[in-house]
Amino acid sequence: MTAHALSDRLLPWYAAHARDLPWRAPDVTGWGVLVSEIMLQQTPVARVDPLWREWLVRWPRPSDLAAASTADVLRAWGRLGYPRRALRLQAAAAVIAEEHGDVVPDDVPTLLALPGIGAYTARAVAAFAYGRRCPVVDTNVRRVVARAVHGRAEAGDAAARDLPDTEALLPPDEDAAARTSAALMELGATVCVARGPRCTDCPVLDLCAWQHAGRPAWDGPVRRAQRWAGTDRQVRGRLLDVLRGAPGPVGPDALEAAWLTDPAQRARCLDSLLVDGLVEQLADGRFALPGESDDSS
DNA sequence: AATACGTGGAA
DNA sequence: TTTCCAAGTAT
Repeated sequence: MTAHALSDRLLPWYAAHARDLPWRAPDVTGWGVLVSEIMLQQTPVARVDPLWREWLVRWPRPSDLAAASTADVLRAWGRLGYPRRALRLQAAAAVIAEEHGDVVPDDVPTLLALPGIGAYTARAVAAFAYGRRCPVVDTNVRRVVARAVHGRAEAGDAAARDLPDTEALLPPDEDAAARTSAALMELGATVCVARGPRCTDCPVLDLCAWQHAGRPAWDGPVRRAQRWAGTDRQVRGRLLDVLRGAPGPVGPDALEAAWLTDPAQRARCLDSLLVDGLVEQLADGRFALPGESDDSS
């Protein structure tokens, strides 16, 4: 295909079909975009939407989140999953407040230096909040590129080629490039999906290499299914759920009751939560979310 | 370069 | 019921 045939198709399609997500509103700040990107890591849009609205009302600036009690932050994170994200977001907010004038940085290297912000999130913030021309590579984009450009059914493992492959699809104009990045993600999220792609609705169907190749099946390595039942992740989740649901510090017995199957595993997981900074132990031996005020009577 | 890290909805 | 998977990051 010609140099920017893809973006020529994608931009009108995006203008007509993009979902009306709250963090895409024109008045959303860099902070709003950053919060959305952290929340969306490995987490479906539908679950993020209500929580993002709450957070932006409650903590409209980085300094607001930085000043909050970590216990309140973790409770507000609720059951979104991967609560270390909340910890890192609060840490990032503190750096932004103290070192960047309470304004989310607009360049990739500075963003990358913040806790919890990696290759994807740094570029997503630069592109979506500040209109920068930089390739934004997430699982959706990697799948779209694998199919439309390389003619493969799946993306496989992340590779060094992903960034230049994606950048090659961006038009020269900075604003058009940023919108193309958003459109690539939107296409992967709503049309060029992992299971049951809706190719009849695809704006680049006639340009798609996978289509031209006859939609060959994936012949690469199959990803190992992630286990859940009985894992440390499940136990950590149970323990944290007890603390989120409690009004204040709890005794060791309350946490023991959360996982009776394997006391040694329970102890190991509690320790890892302490190491991660998701839980604290008070001088009297009770456990609490970080910074939880002592309700001792 | 694998692996750990939460959660819940859909197939 | 089981499996898959959803805008990744850190180690």
